[in-house]
Amino acid sequence: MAETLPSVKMRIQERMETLTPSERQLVGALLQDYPVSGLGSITEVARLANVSTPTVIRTARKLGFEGFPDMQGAIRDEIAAQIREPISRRDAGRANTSDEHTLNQFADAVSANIHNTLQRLNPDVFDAVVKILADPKRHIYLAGGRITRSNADYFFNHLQIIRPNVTLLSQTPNVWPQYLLDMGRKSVLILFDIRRYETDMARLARLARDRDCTIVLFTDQWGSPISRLADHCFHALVEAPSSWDSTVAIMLIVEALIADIQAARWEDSKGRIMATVLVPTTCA
Amino acid sequence: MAETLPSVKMRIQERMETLTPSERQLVGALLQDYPVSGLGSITEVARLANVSTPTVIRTARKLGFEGFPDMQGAIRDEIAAQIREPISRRDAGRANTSDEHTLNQFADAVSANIHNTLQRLNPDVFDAVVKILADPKRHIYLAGGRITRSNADYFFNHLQIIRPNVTLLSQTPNVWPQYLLDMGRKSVLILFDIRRYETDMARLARLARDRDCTIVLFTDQWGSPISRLADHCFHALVEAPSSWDSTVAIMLIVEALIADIQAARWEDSKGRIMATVLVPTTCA
DNA sequence: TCTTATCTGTCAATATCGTTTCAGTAGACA
DNA sequence: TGTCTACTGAAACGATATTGACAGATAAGA
Repeated sequence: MAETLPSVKMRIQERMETLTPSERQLVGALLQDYPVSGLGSITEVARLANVSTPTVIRTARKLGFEGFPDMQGAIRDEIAAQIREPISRRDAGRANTSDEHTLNQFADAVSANIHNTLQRLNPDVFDAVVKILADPKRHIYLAGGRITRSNADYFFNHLQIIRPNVTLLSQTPNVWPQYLLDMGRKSVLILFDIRRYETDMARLARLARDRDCTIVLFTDQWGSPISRLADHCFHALVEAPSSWDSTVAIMLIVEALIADIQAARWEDSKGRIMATVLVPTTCA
Repeated sequence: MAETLPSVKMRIQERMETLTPSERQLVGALLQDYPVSGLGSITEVARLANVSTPTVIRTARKLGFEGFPDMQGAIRDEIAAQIREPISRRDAGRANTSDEHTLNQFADAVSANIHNTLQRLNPDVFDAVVKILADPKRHIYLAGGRITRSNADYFFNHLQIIRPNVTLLSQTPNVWPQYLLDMGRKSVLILFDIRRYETDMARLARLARDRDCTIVLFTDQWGSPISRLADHCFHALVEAPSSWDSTVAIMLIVEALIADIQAARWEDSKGRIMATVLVPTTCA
């Protein structure tokens, strides 16, 4: 080991700013599946991170080690320490951050939310919604509540690039009647409504229903009153150790929908997307 | 690994009878502090057990391995399995929905993103940012790119309720100079910039920097060019099985920040929040 | 546009590691 | 005591890992 005790991970976090792109790529690979990922030979580590072996050495030096073997020795020591105390093994993966930290509590809660949301999500509903939203002949309207407006906006942002006929409803309910005039049997209204459920949203849903509009609802696990009016309904878990609800699980569904809609419409939308923004693929 | 899965320890116990005295001395040393004792080079292992290196090789062969590296590989795998257990246990639970479905692929990728984002996130940076954003005397400005604008909006939505002096910058760069006039040493500019990085954002960051504005940046794992100008930087993993990047990990950080800022400012903001919307706590 | 500085991989050197060979040692048996 | 056998480490040998030097590539700045 070089000089003191700080873990390799802490050293990385400390000097992340000073690292070059490929060095970051390397420490990224190291942090992924940390700390076991650092056990192989320098060649294996380099190949895993898609960088050259000299980059590995340069990084080790920047982190304050003599060279690669020195750094690997430090990693081995960490693993040894981690394995030797079976009691604390569970939180060993996040040794440097106390379990009490909001961040970890939050991440645990959100991971559980995602998991449970997926558990209770019906893939058939998902596929049905993808089919509806991939149909360019259907006009899509989106609206969200006080907080979920941003989620609606996020969905809108992507849909608008992928396909035509997408409208984000203004935040002020006064102007909604104007949109309603254009809605019909071929229209789709995507609503976001989590607690506390907003009466304006319910009113909007009812009016749209009267016009035979298809309604897709994103709500929480308890279900907004709109659930009964909606044709397709996504229930996401939103509880988190916070005064505010977490919409991460909702975002996950939205992003998965975007991925599938995009895939379904690839041929049609290719030109459309090229015209606006390049699709991010892999990073060189 | 040689042929099957039995652990190195089991192999040792099985063939203990057939081992010679110095071979027993070696496996004795290996079993002591197992399995980390087997991680060093063959020279180190041999010296630790006070035997010669050929003895190590002969033992490895007797245990059914090709040679020393083969045995060491098996040991590494065991360690990896041991350390990874808490994580692997988590995603073992999803069985009822088909693995092939986009949704599951997506959820897996996003879960990994969250985990790895947390791994590389420096809690000190997090706490520092909370402290800054909880200070009502500092004026906060937010801006995002084409896609991340919604994330900025989401953050803005909450901040605005929690505290005064929060401004969401318009999407059109033309009007930014007006905001810049008001920025100073006490101002904080929160930027969202993931690939493809936008030049307008970089320009904005530079101008704000010139005005001694504190800059907080949310970016992806590779880091926007703004990283170098930012005082505090969050790197979130954004890759997903989609043509589009996933901002879920960014949202997680944002929501965790909101939770902590809210907590820090609870006394001050209580009245403020009561006046606008009731805080969702538990559901009856 | 050109220049400069920085980054990063290729290549060659050197050191270390893993393996094989072999000779020396010690105990078993006649 | 001699001989055989099994065991062990020293030394020699590739093979690999590690490192330094270099040059092409890239991006920032003038």
